[in-house]
Amino acid sequence: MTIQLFDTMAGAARELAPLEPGHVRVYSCGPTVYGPAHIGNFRSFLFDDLLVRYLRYRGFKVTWVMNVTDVDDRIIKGARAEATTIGELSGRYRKMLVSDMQTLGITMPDFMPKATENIPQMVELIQKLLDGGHAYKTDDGSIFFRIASWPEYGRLARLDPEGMKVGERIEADNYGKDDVRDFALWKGPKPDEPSWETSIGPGRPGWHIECSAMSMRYLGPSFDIHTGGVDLVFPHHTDEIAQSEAATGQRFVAYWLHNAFLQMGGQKMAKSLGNIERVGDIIDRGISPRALRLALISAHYRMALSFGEDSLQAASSAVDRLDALFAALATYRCDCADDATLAGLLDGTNAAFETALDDDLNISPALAALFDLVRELNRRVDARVLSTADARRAAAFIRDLDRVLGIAPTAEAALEPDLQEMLDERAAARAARDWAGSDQLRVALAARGVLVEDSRDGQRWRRAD
RNA sequence: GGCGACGUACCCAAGUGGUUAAGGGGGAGGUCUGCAAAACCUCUAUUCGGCGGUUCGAUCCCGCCCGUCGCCUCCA
Repeated sequence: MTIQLFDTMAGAARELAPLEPGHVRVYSCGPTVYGPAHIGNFRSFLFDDLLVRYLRYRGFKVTWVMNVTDVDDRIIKGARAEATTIGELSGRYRKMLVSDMQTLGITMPDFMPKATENIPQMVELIQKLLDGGHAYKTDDGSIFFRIASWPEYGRLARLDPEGMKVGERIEADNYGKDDVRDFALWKGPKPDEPSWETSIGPGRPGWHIECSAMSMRYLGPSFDIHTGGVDLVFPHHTDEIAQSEAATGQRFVAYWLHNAFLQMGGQKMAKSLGNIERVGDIIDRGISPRALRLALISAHYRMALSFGEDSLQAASSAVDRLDALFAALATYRCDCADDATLAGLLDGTNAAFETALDDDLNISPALAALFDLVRELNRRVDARVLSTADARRAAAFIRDLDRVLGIAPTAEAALEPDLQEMLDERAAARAARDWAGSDQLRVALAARGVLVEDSRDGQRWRRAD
């Protein structure tokens, strides 16, 4: 079975066939670090993470690049407001970004380049476009891409280039353009704005050029997958394609993948709409990071996903269910024969899981396969038809699937000595039928974040997180 | 106005031209249990926005209508 991915350019799912067999090169449009990212942004990064995790799970080598935009209008404005530098401001929020990514279990990209550290690469690209007649300079030192020089312009977004001439708005900033549709590759210097001295003149980069320059730097002029939110289809990715392909003469990207928005209150989550939530705030409310992660990946990436208190609660409960199973499997002891049908059960689950994800990362049936297995394993634990080794095997199997999902509890570390002592005392109390003492210790352990449950195999415990 | 998508139970959310419409959450009842928790069992959409059409048969295909959302401007 092969992996199908929905390519925006084709408007259809296409079989993944990397340019270099066995090695997939992925570029994800990362955030502009002008402030703390919200969970809508993280839905995108979690989609990227799921994609990369699954490709690796399926045996591909993956080189993953996610850019961080650290110079733009909002950063400049923010730095000015705080009387600090764009480097200080963007550095601060970049740290917060990485911290939130770690909280959510997002794999660290192989490269997270900053725009400001790739100015020479951008300049080189812009020079090529100037040389090729695809770009021109205006009086203020800005350089624009000439859309009229690129007939393919707008194909990704299915835009009619002629139609764009009607009803467009002219930014006061951008006087001097030959055509209002032309976009900035390079912005001429202005007082109070950071500026770089370069061979194409002083100024700072336009928005789109950084992604072309950085993706090509790390992945080559032509690579496999480029991801981003649907809002980036136009103009960002449209412009990236034009400038990249005009400069290199090669196809820029083989598969364009776009994720839908996270919604809250029936609208997309957006800072401008004021309906945002941040990772830190949600964790501070006592929601576990894994529950938040599950809530944000639980629907297909191209479908709008509703977020709210209900979805967080549902995800929390689902994660608890998984945790309880792991605790039960870890505690389970049965000196009985191996379950002859376990291997078949696991194989079936594995097949359903991969079939689902192979189909454009269709996560819902994949999760259904996992939770079907959870129920079946609970049944077998209750019925005591598994051997002790079976229980280990089952847990290991789920951990293997979890390389993709990232929602299982971390392998249980031993309890702190004092907590273990309480647990032992409680076992003794129970043996002595000292229910009052036993209940008291259970409450005390819960207060320390350890949930204790009694089972036929003795006490089970799991972290509350 | 142009382009794109969506509308499935109380909530979230899969899915298929035809035997029981996934899964998670929630709710009701039950089993187990010193208690608690967990788990398991049963029930919770004769129905898939509405109206037509194609078909032996449509939730799934086509058309229209209604509703919602997104992009067309910074945006994940």
